[in-house]
Amino acid sequence: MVIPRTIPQYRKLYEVLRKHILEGIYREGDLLPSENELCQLYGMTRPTVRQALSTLANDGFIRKHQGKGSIVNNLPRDIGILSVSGTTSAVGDRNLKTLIIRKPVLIPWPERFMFPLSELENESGCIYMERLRLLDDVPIFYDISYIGNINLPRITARQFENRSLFQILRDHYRVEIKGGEQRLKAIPASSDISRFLKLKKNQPVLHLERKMETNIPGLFVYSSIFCNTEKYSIFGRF
Amino acid sequence: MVIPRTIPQYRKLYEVLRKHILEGIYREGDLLPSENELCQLYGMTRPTVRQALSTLANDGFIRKHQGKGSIVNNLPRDIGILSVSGTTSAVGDRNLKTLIIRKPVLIPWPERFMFPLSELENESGCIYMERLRLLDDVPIFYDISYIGNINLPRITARQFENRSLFQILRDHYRVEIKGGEQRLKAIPASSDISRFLKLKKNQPVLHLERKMETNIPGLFVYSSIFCNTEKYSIFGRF
DNA sequence: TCTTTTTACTTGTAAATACAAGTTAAATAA
DNA sequence: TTATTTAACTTGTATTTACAAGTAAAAAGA
Repeated sequence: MVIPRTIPQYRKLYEVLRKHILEGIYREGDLLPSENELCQLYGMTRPTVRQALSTLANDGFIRKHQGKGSIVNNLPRDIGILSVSGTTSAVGDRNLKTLIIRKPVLIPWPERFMFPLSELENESGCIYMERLRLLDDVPIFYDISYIGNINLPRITARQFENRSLFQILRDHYRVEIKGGEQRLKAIPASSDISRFLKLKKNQPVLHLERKMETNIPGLFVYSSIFCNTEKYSIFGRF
Repeated sequence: MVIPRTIPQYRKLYEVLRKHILEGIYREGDLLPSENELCQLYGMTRPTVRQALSTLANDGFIRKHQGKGSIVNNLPRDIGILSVSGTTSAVGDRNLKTLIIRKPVLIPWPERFMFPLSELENESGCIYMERLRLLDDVPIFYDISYIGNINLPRITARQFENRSLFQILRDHYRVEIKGGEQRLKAIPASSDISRFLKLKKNQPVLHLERKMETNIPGLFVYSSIFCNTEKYSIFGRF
């Protein structure tokens, strides 16, 4: 893990504003302080402030409008967990539970893995875990995760119950998901999957295979996710 | 439609480089000319060049590496058409055919539309079309599109056979898709869908409902897409 | 020959400045 | 009062300058 000795100014402002948006200090539709105001508030010049705002806009936290200002968006782009939208009404995060089916363990990669692996990844194995995520006690996601084993101290000992994997990676290891690729399929539920998701066998299930890039060169996070989309839809932004 | 009288310099450079990448003049893995070289070549200063490169990077055309340069990416981020990846091997675009099931017509919006509509949208109706897309003569996508009717001259007369809707919007109307949201579901094929996609009834089908934002304020493009994912997966970047 | 250091290149960060262009509300004129 | 103009904001575009930091190859040393 390479930690830069100095964090750029625009990055600091980005983090502050991002936090304020996530914590609800700025809410959906609010105007951020103008660029000149931010310059004064944080002692930066406008190009630096603009770089922070531009990054926020790219990450989907704000929209910029010439002549008006920077408006806080309704939702950041989902890259970590998938969000769900009910067919009847919107659902908050409060009813989401995470059940650990298999605690994180260090194992060699499976043979014929869903994505090609680099030599370095192959040598060092992966951290493997299985989780079941329930919404209102209904199982929605069956999530199999593989994390490249690039020196993440004590990761196998961490508590993942009701916490986002990506939150932990970000807060404890400064690992951030920068993007990735995924494959989607509608498949009939296997007997295993139908048992976990409490569905009849052969009912349609959404299957996602994802490879996620991180800010650490060479470190990727992989997921194989089976979704029960009978009651809820998978919601995403792009 | 508001067409700016002057196109910014950084935008011109963006378009040139984008075109070169799409046409294969720069190929995957190639290094673009350095920022200073681009400055000389196109008579701009470095911040201007950097703005163009930054936009290209955000759109997924290049990756930037400090100390090395700007490297052409394997694929641009898909936001328009969905790309597919075969389970056995990669597939080029050459076998993709588009069949018009229903030519574009101007109609009022359906009742209880899949996304909430603005008042302006509701008043002006929508351009409606249905298309079937085949890969190696196998039907893969059944695509229902709705375009807000905001003065797109002669759109109902255009030929959409084997051309991307988004290509036409971009080239003829300067309409570009900036992002959007989508809902995903795995559903059993209805009798209609199974007939179009040549599947057995109740076989799993991937259903996407998308709302796409454009660079024109107030103009959105909506799609309801049914995918046969038996042989191919839907591939996407994020 | 092989290793280390230097050098020349690359992109990254940052400041100071200027004007263009879109938006909004206040001031003005009818 | 109503419509128009103006002014004061906002973000957008662009130049110039400077140094930091990462990369790779050439040069120097062992």
